[in-house]
Amino acid sequence: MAKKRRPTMKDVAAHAGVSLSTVSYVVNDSGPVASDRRSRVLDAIRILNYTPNESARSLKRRSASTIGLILPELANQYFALVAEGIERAASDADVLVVLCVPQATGKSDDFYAQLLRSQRLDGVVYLSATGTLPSLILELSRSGAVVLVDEQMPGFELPAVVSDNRRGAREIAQHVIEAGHRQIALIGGPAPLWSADQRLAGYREALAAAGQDPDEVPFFGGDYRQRAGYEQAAKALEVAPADRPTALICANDLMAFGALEYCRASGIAVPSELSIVGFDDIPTASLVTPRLTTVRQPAHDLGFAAARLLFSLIDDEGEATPPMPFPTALMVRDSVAPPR
Amino acid sequence: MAKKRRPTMKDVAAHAGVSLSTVSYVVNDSGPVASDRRSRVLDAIRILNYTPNESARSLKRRSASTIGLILPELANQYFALVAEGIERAASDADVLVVLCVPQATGKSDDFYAQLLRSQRLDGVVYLSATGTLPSLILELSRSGAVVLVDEQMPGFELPAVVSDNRRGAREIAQHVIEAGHRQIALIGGPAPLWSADQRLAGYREALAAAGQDPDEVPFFGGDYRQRAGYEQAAKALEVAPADRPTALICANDLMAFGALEYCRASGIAVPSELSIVGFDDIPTASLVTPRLTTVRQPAHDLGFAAARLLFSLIDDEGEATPPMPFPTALMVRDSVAPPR
DNA sequence: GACTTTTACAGAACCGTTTCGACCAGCTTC
DNA sequence: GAAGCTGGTCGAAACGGTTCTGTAAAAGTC
Repeated sequence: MAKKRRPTMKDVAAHAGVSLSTVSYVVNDSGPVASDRRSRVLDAIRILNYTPNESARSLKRRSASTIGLILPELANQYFALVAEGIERAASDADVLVVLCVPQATGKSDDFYAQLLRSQRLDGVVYLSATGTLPSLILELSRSGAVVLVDEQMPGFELPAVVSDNRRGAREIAQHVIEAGHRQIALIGGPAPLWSADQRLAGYREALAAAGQDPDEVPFFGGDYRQRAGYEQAAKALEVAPADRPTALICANDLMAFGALEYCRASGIAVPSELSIVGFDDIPTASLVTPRLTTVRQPAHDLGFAAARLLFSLIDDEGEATPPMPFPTALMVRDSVAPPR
Repeated sequence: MAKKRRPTMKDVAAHAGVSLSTVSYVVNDSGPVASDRRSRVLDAIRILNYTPNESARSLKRRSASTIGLILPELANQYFALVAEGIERAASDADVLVVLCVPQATGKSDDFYAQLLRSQRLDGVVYLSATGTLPSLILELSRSGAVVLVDEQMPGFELPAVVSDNRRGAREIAQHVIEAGHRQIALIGGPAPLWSADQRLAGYREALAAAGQDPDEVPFFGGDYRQRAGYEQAAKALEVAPADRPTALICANDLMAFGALEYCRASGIAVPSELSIVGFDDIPTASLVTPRLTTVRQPAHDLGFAAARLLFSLIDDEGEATPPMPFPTALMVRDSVAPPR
């Protein structure tokens, strides 16, 4: 059986009895065409069920109308929400979004740089992961347009969309302090990450403002994953009762969940024995018991803005001003209570 | 400033002093090339930092090495996990995955059919959503390769990867019955969906086997969303105390969460007053209180298998045998207790 | 009515690859 | 020593579009 070939512009032109260029003008509405011929072409397109070949178009136009979205994992709802925001902005601009989960697939950043250079992708939105190497991001940004989300590289002015991590962190720490806590432990995010750094700075500011020496507050390093929350909570709590913190500030919700899990496993009542707070306000945060007090990040909006920024970067050849940091919001729920 | 153009094969050929075709042979390892010339070409590629233009390649090869992933939402972890499975299979095959969330972006199925026809996408994996119209899926499958996940169209033999919904449903219903429940209410998924249908069938089988008339068991229709779980739970429970069910079987975890939420809001103790079970075993299921008894679906594996099936469909021109239904597993946790 | 200007179209070049066919040298094979 | 391979190379024709250039007819000037 003869393989059926998709119709091309040539077929349409022949069917309508016009030239190739005329068909192109009609399809793209990019040239003057007399209305009778236009409708002849339109008819031919409909009859043949013609759809322009996008590879050929991209080749000619030097643009793939496609961007990449690099993120550490999808199972973390925060990333999923950012992704949805990006998807929406992209679809408004008739741009496709390709999903890149380097950790799950074992692809290196260099692989994505190649994608950029090969013009398969016009740009990428980069959601920083644990252990992102600055050199890789730079490599990436040398190969094409890149926008960072909730990440920033001190020293290199890379375009980024961020929320006010520091302020959000300060506010929730204040909230914990105002509830009366004086023995607080911190579970931080992965050290090299800007967001982790900012949140830590915010916590310390609040602590210092309350007259505590931030350097004496127990700090445990995590990686934004649930398991780390569990493990670091264990470390934080397995101390002499007198030294035991009455509140645990976690740098994101997932780690707070891990801490919650640990508490459940070891019979620690939350919030009566221990208060716990998170960061991000992922949808699940209001589902766990007790409902988690946390800081809302406008994940969807961040994604949307990041995509918009990327588009203007692509269109204007590298010129574009990032938006102001997005405000965060303290979400007071049930996981904080005064210490006993 | 002159726009800097990316180097092309021509540049490489000139630099290495060979013909275009030789460069192509080296790049693709698709023809005999003497080793000295080969290394000259390789050097030129490195020096010029050349990367082949993928649009041109796709044009010539008539394949974009890209597939689409159509799903209702990313925030539902079940979908996110399937997506990760697909991503992994795709990256193994050096294929890109583009994210399509029709509900969030307002694109119609026809839009995706266009993508298929324009050869921007070689195929798509379709995760069925509430209210998927059969006609749209058919439209899609006429335009190119399509694989369904956990969905099936009776009458049309579309390739699909599914798990054994019916058996999983039967088992969890059995579990509930064995705990001693006789007054059970069902909250089902969206009627037109195969998975919803299968689960319902499984529940009814178990009920019938236990000597109950399935037609007399209260049934409430939902749409797999949390809100529906809340609302339908309300309906199910706001009845005369004597008629009140002692167990609620929900067709997925999200709706079970909604039911849980309702119970919390209205002071019904779970599981002592009411047992609740779900379906899917999304990661959050073991995080809520009480930890949800549910049926595990191998989401990641489903995604992986779906992508593999799609690839063989694409390569073998439509011929490929779907895998057997994937087994499910009953996850007994804390949300079921004997009735009082 | 001779002139520019505009409008609608066709023709052809080009985008950056892949790949087929031609060619040639250097071998075997009878 | 003519015929047949085979490994290495190149030129040129696609692939399916976009867009620049040219041109004939229609329309607008005076």
